[in-house]
Amino acid sequence: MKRNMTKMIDVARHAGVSLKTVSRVLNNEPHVQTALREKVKEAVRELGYVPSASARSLRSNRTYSIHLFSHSLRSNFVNSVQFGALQTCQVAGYRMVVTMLDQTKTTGIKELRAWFETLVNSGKPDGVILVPPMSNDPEISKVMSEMNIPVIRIGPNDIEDGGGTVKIDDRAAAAEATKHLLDLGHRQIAFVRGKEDQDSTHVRFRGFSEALGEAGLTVDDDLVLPGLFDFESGLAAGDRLLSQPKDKRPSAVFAANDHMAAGVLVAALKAGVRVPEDLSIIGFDDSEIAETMWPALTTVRQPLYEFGSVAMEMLIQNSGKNTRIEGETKVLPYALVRRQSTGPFRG
Amino acid sequence: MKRNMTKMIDVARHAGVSLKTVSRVLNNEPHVQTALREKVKEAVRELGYVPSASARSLRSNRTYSIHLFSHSLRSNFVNSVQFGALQTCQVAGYRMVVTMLDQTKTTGIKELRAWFETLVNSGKPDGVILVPPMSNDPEISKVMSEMNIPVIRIGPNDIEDGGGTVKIDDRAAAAEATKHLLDLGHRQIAFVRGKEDQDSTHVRFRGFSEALGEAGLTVDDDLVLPGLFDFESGLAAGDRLLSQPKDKRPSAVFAANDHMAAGVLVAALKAGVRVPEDLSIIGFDDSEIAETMWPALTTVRQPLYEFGSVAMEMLIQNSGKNTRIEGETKVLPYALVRRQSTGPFRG
DNA sequence: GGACGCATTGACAACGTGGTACAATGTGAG
DNA sequence: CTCACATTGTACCACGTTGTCAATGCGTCC
Repeated sequence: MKRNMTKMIDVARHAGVSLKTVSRVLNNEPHVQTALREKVKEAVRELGYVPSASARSLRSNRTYSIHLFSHSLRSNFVNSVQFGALQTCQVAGYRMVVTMLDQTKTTGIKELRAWFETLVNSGKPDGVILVPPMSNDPEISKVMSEMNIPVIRIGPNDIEDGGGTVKIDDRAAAAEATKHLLDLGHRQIAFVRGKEDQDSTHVRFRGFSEALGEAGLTVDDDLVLPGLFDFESGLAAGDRLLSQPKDKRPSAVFAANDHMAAGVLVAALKAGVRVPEDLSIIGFDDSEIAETMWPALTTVRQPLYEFGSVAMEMLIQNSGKNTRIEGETKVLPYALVRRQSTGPFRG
Repeated sequence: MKRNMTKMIDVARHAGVSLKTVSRVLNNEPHVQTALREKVKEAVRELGYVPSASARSLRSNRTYSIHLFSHSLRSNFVNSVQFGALQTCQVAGYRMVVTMLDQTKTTGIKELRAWFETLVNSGKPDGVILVPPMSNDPEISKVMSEMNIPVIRIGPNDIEDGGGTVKIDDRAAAAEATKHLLDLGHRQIAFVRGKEDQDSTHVRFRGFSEALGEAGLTVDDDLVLPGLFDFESGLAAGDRLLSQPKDKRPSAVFAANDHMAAGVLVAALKAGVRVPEDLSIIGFDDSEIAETMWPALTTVRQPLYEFGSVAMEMLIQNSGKNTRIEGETKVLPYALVRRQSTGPFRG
């Protein structure tokens, strides 16, 4: 760590120019002739010079780093977003710092604010990406907004505070998934909800409910089950659905994400219920798990990778302008992915 | 971003001491009286002061950041390690930067070296964690070693270059998994290999082979199939195994990781082969997928979370000493996890 | 009592870059 | 020939922190 780093002045000497000229070249400032510019760039290459991030950041208040805030790294959703964000980030020459907020420790808005201030003041990110469920929290957005840090949220709802949002139309997507089941002839359709503090749970349920309404049906409250977006809660929901007498059982289940759909599927397999012959199952997300089940899950593909990369692009483009991102919303396309877990209704 | 940050001198004035004293308190240096120390800490609290990471790093050549290098973020292995590393990292007040190496772009050792130098020189991490398959590559370790950056590798093999290693005893673990199948009465056991450029493939196969040897059996080359550590290659291996005439089929399969084991399982389900009645399947890792299949996979649990957290601890403890970590190896415990995918041999 | 050692505290420089201010030079237009 | 303007260099400060070294205070030993 104590090696003699080559610095700007070394490059300048090597290229036979002044310090300032090197600085100008590296920051793409005008007022440098092309020939000289090339000469400097070559010197940079030859010496393997890399600007000191800390010096640059200290002086210019830019860190060329973007922070990704999340509650956990163990969900497929966050991982895919992270992957997309990171690839875009590196291409642009930025660094990505991952930070987790320990939910158990930050009980009140006051601790939350303190936590964010510490992180942001010490790291001084050029931008921040929030993934669900953080992106749903108006308090968090408010804190970020007050700190004047550009923020992109990934999630179904806009929040009015001047940050950006990347999302799909969850309502329409859920409606389309429901229509898929209706088109197959299903009429008794169960819905497994996700965590109640996440907007996507409510928005997807709304899409489900509206699609039923358009088909002249109403939601049967007995067929709406709670869930936590994880495999276990899907398994529990599946067990509960299949323990009912045959005439009260649904012929199809729409789970608010793939992990819960997988749980329902395993519950069916355990109970000897054939999928899709006796029960159709549709999920949401197109996680890896959807493809590694048998039968493979029909689902709605969310462009998770693109969520990350688009969010990152927005931040990087905005970076250096010293302005907040004002309420820009990007709605990306979703897609129904038909696999083997859904089939026609059989009386 | 342009806010007037409170700095050290403000804290100093507020506490009525000199700049240097504040610095000493914040860095836990000796030679400050307790009373004064408390006074400073209170001033820090009152003003909500947070040290500037860039200034600190510029002056002291320490960044309080650890880099995690990987090829992808989409594997369960890397995610779990990352999760463990990040939690430990944050508790210690460090930042974690995630970086991916694009394999397609760095063909030769020369590009590799340049890539690392750029990253390391600009970011100046206090330490680096390498996950497989990077951790297997002697070239990469050599480069890191030359740059004098403390490195911890996560993987089955030590590499002689002065870095640290965190691992389990893959050979013993694979032998134990094989013994589990032998104990159940299986004699025709297939093995699905992983990527050939990863050491774990070879080490696990060795364990498998040795366990067979101890039982007086030899490896049947027809029952050793190639694989890529992913679901698809497991599926292909399963298809191939089950397409053989009945007497040549194995009664048990040991796949070098869970994703391939899941593929074999799905191949069996598709072919109407009952698991575990007709075919026992055992995996390796205890990934999430092992629990979300039906039947759930018997497997060997690797402490992935602990890999990350232990590696991070080693780096942080070493940090600031300006010394490389000399060939320290931590071997963590593994555990055979018995679930539903293995059962007794039925002639 | 004085000299000495040791703990405590402070003044100041230095880290590598970006920014400002201005001078020195070259170049083309009028 | 002069003026305007673009290019390049010189010189220095600022960013916020840590490291160096000197100054101070205090107790101890001869």
